[in-house]
Amino acid sequence: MPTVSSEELATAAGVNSAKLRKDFSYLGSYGTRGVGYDVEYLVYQISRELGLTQDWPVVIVGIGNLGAALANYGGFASRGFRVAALIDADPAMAGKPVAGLPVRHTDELEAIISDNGVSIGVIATPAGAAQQVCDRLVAAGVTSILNFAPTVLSVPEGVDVRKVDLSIELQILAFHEQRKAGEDSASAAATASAARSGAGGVRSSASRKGPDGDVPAVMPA
Amino acid sequence: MPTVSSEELATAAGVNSAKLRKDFSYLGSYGTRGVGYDVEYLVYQISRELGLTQDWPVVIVGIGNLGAALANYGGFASRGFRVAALIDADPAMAGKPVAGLPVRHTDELEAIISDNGVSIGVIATPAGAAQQVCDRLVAAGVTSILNFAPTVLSVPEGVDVRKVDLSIELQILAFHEQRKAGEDSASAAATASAARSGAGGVRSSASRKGPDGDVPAVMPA
DNA sequence: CCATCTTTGTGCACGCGTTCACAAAGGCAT
DNA sequence: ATGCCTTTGTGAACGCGTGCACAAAGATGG
Ligand SMILES: NC(=O)c1ccc[n+]([C@@H]2O[C@H](COP(=O)([O-])OP(=O)(O)OC[C@H]3O[C@@H](n4cnc5c(N)ncnc54)[C@H](O)[C@@H]3O)[C@@H](O)[C@H]2O)c1
Ligand SMILES: NC(=O)c1ccc[n+]([C@@H]2O[C@H](COP(=O)([O-])OP(=O)(O)OC[C@H]3O[C@@H](n4cnc5c(N)ncnc54)[C@H](O)[C@@H]3O)[C@@H](O)[C@H]2O)c1
Repeated sequence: MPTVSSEELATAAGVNSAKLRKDFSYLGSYGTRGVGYDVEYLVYQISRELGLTQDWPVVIVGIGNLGAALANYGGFASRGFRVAALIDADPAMAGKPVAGLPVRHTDELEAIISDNGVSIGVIATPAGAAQQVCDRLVAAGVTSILNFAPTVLSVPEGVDVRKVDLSIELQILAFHEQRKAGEDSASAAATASAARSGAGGVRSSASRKGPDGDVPAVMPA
Repeated sequence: MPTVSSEELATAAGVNSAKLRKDFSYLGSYGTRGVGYDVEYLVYQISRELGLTQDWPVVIVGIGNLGAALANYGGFASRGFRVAALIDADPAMAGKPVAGLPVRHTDELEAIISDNGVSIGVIATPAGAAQQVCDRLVAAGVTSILNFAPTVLSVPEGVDVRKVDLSIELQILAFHEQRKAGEDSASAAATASAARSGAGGVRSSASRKGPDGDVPAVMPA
């Protein structure tokens, strides 16, 4: 019976072994002392707990550069996610196949969500359209949203939103990069706090969004 | 003089106003009691502290679906990032223009990093190539890496790595989604811990990667 | 010049995740 | 069967970010 110890797993994942054991303990105790965890059973338990035993239909809204890349990505299927539909507002794209799926027009959004029982939506539209798209998704029954647009979405309670802001990822790297260069005390003190507040750029209510409605140009370049 | 209160900013950003004030206090105290913060000065201070006053040349390695999308993304420039070069191992792509830049071959990687003084690299290659690319980037002088490949990179001390794993983002949503459906105590107890351990999938040392060297197929679909 | 009102800056406490450290458990060899 | 060795499961301590609550500061109007 193939087994792994918490220590091996911890090293591979780059985390503390005690944390890992404690996390596993929440799923019940099925390790064997002196031996470790049965790999097969462990994988099954985690998969089930994480909801990977069922597969989730998702829709991607906004089939531009990013949306198309996501649609073409094969890695989601192996994690239990199935792209149910690609949706875009551009009439010129309607029907055009992307990654083997025909792009559907936004008009059909509600029907698509409903017909496929979709509860997870991905937003890859320009920031200006994100809130509006979000509202329609939620109204149609979506309760989990992965947002790539650089905007803070407001949603009713019960709806989960995760935001992926690639610019901020780079900013965080640049921030630390800057600290490596010049070491002054002020920067050092602010590190922990500032670095963690990664999500959601600070935007003054007095500032304006750019004309294109995309990235709010608050910070000077 | 246009000003904003911490309360206004906090509401807009969806955070606590005290936290916001405390964060600002690390940059020094330049708010005016009874009035708020001078917008212009605040923006300047934050920009400077975050390293947005200078611009950072970045290279993108792996110009496939995702790499090309990133290259085409205009949002980075306004945040102080300039795409210095696009690099790919595929000889067929060499010279081909993507987003106005000619794709350079991997052979030139070291020269490009060095010539442009690049300290930030983006990895968008298949997982199988990520560590190798990472090593070359680091050896050439890159000290910050944004990694999109689903792999834990090992780097020498002093090098920062941020990993963006979109599959895991979806998994986290699916996990909460599952909890909304069936409420059992075990799931509830594991929530906080499991949801936060988002980065880095658990991979047993006994498991194998897929033949394509991309997403490790540990979890059953 | 004083009273009042608004908003900052921050000490302090709370909550929570992380890590340590170790007793208990169980395999395994003798 | 017994003792040893390895590894789990977890109680307790630690560290840290977050939020509360309030005194001090400063603007503003009378
Ligand atoms: N491309 C990237 O690498 C990248 C990186 C970081 C963030 N982002 C963000 O992701 C989003 C998409 O980026 P992109 O580069 O793919 O942009 P894009 O302009 O290439 O694509 C946007 C797509 O959304 C569609 N669209 C516009 N309004 C819509 C609506 N109301 N309903 C449905 N579809 C609509 C457009 O027709 C277009 O196809 C943007 O918010 C961008 O800021 C992109
Ligand atoms: N496309 C997505 O939406 C998406 C989503 C999540 C994760 N990812 C991850 O991002 C990475 C890229 O995804 P993709 O869809 O763009 O893949 P892709 O196959 O379209 O592109 C990969 C590119 O990397 C190049 N490459 C391969 N080996 C290289 C090397 N050693 N040096 C330089 N370049 C090399 C290839 O020539 C190709 O152009 C993968 O690791 C994938 O798992 C992608």
